[in-house]
Amino acid sequence: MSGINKVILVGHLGKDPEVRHLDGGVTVASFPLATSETYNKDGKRIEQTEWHNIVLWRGLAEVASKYLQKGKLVYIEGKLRTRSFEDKERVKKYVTEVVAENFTILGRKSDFEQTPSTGENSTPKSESDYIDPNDTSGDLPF
Amino acid sequence: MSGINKVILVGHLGKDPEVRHLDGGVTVASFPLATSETYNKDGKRIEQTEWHNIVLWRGLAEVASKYLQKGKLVYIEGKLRTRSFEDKERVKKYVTEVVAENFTILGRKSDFEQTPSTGENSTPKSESDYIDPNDTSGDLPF
Amino acid sequence: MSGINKVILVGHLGKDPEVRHLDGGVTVASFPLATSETYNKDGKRIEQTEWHNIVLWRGLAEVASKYLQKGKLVYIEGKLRTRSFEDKERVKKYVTEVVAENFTILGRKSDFEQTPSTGENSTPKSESDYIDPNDTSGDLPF
Amino acid sequence: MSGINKVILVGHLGKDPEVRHLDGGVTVASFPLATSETYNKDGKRIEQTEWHNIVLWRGLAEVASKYLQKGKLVYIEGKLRTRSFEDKERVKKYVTEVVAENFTILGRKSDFEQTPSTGENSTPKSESDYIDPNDTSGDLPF
DNA sequence: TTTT
DNA sequence: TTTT
Repeated sequence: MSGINKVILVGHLGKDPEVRHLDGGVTVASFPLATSETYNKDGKRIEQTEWHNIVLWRGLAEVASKYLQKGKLVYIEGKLRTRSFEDKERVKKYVTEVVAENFTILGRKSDFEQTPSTGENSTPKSESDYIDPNDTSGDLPF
Repeated sequence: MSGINKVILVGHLGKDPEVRHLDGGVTVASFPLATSETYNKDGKRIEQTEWHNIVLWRGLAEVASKYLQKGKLVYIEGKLRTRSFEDKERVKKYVTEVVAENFTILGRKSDFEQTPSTGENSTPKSESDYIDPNDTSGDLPF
Repeated sequence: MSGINKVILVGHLGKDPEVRHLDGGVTVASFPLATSETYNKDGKRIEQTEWHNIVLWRGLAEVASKYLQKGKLVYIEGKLRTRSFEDKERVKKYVTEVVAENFTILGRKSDFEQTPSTGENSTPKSESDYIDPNDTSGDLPF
Repeated sequence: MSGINKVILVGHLGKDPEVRHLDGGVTVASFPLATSETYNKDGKRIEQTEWHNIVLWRGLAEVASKYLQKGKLVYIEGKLRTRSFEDKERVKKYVTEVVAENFTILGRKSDFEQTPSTGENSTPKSESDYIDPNDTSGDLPF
């Protein structure tokens, strides 16, 4: 009870988002995201890259499939989820994913040509026009 | 464009939430929150407390007025907003507030007897029943 | 370059920390942490628990082994790291862990009787006495 | 006791950092940071900008003065601190600042020509070479 | 006072 | 598999 499970990432997409439409019309998108970190070791700069499996659902998946491409720099907020599955040999395996709840494209101007801000960052400043990032029934939030 | 403005606090309410109903039926709640930090100075433990002005809108304000009281320990997620106002002598002043987007009560089990988790923490794990924390038209999310 | 890889968790320890001392005197501690989330599904409250593998190094491991026990509620800040290993059958497997950079015990007053705040939360408010949470050479930060 | 006070910002510097050297040799740097957010109101895109007062101490101040300039996009992690002061008319006033504990430059390649990653993002992946971001006695972490 |  |  009363837990917090929050992940904040800034990194580059390793591939274009892969989009699937589940039975019932639910959209899911996923892509690998690289977060790199540089540090000194014995006077040399070492770069260490960590790869994350990003998963997005519904409206967020659709926005992602439209505006995110391989190489783009994004801020992603989400939560951790570890799920099990069986591989081809029917061996049970586990994978930990970051289920995105919100993302924002960062970076170069050219990246913004057709861009959004998404998720809860679209919450209203005034009290007039809340756009539900999870709502797929209507217009996208931009 | 492409900014992030996020605040994460864990602290105790200094007072009960103060609730106001604006013209148009919008609910606003506010309360002071203390975050304390302990550190060593010359071998002595020093506790330093920082006070934050928390503001909640709409459904979140109503949930807060119902479940938060002075002394409770809460996790709050929100964003910074600095606004100006005129005091009684008509001097322009500034105040920085944390506009809550989500909160969760932490602490003793007894605190949870009638408790919730709120805001985006209520987002569905499955794809079936999203409850909009900003929606005041219907039932509260618990 | 320029990545951010940050995890923020509030949850309960599933077990006491397990401590190991590596060659070279480095201390490592680890424990499972549960973050639970409650949401409505068809009018019923569903609780969903996510388990995280927490790993702590050096001074933070020592502090953890001393002050954290099964059942305690903690705030943990860290980063994601996925590493591979071979199981007993020499099959390559992957596991994603949260490498803690900082933690704070939350919860009942009785929990705090001998407690600390650790890591970067111990950074000085004044400019006088920085205590390095990663430094194992000297006293613990409290 | 047991509080968390954390701010995460991504935005652009409104001015070059202003650096001061206090008695005792402590360095302090400060600059305004803009975080912008775009949302829809009646079909029009509205941009709303929030300004934050960023303050950096010691080694972090020196790194900032060297690598941050007006216009740059940065990720900043820190904590809120409200302090009082007297203005020229000796009226007591309050200001809320974000005391940075860590920052990373984001954005265009040209921005990185002489750039770093700083603060805790420079913490070692291995257990060999921790560089204290608050330590001003030695070399900067790059 | 930034940026898109 | 990204980016600098």
